[in-house]
Amino acid sequence: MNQNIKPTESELEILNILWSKGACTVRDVHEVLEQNKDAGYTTTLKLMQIMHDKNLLTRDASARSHVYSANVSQEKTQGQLVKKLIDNVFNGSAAQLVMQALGNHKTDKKELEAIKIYLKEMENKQQ
Amino acid sequence: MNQNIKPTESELEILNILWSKGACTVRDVHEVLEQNKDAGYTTTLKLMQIMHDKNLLTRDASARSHVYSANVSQEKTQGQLVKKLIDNVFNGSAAQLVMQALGNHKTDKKELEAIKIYLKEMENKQQ
DNA sequence: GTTTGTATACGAAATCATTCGTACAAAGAA
DNA sequence: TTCTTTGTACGAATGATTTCGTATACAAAC
Repeated sequence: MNQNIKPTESELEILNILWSKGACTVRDVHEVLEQNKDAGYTTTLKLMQIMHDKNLLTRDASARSHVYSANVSQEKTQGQLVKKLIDNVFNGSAAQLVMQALGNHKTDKKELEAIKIYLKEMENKQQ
Repeated sequence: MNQNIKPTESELEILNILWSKGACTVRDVHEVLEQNKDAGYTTTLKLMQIMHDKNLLTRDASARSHVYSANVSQEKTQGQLVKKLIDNVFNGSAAQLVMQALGNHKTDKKELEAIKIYLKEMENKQQ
């Protein structure tokens, strides 16, 4: 059914807003977008209409201002994009990606702890 | 100088080949590409010429068959793409990306060990 | 030397992502 | 009611990516 999610960069920006705020009107989304880039209102509208056509969004059109929601989960989208990165850029090795990510980005103690716990859990399940 | 590397998907396929095989002619690269997709020889040629224009590749044009090399390092490219993914899709949290990567992709014992060692090293350096 | 095969260069079509202008409908204020 | 604001719809320009056809040069085989 919902095979391959391949949002563009602009689409991803919109999805991020909907994931964090829940259902929104175009204006809601546009107001957030405006803070980081300048594009007109109709640009945002058009993008969201296209995303609706592609089934990335659902919408409630009963009111004058339509209310849009993400129709793909954040987790699943993250998963697909990570998989693509691993396949295309890390020769299929998740571990290589992990070390790149850890090496070049600040990660605080709490997060490192979480990762260690995660690793232990995996080991227990594995054997 | 070489600020932002943003290769397209096709360009990444070509870079991967050059990273793994070293300097290549267009034909060399094309023969590898052919195994996974069908596009004509001149398509590959044009792509590599464009990449040369963009400074993603260097070339030795002294012989009739020009010999191309990657002009961006694999590490740096990986780093940029990982950073972009973290920023755009994981709200800036490297740890979240790491756990996604570990959770959904098979990682064998050897690789897990490598990650654990890596984590320990980081801790030692950190405090 | 002519033919055949293999190069590069280059123009241009096809597709997609992004952007915006404009038309027009619906509410609400004057 | 009329004017202004705020919505949707939609066509179309722009720019980037991908693709290929064709022109032309060189080299090797015949």
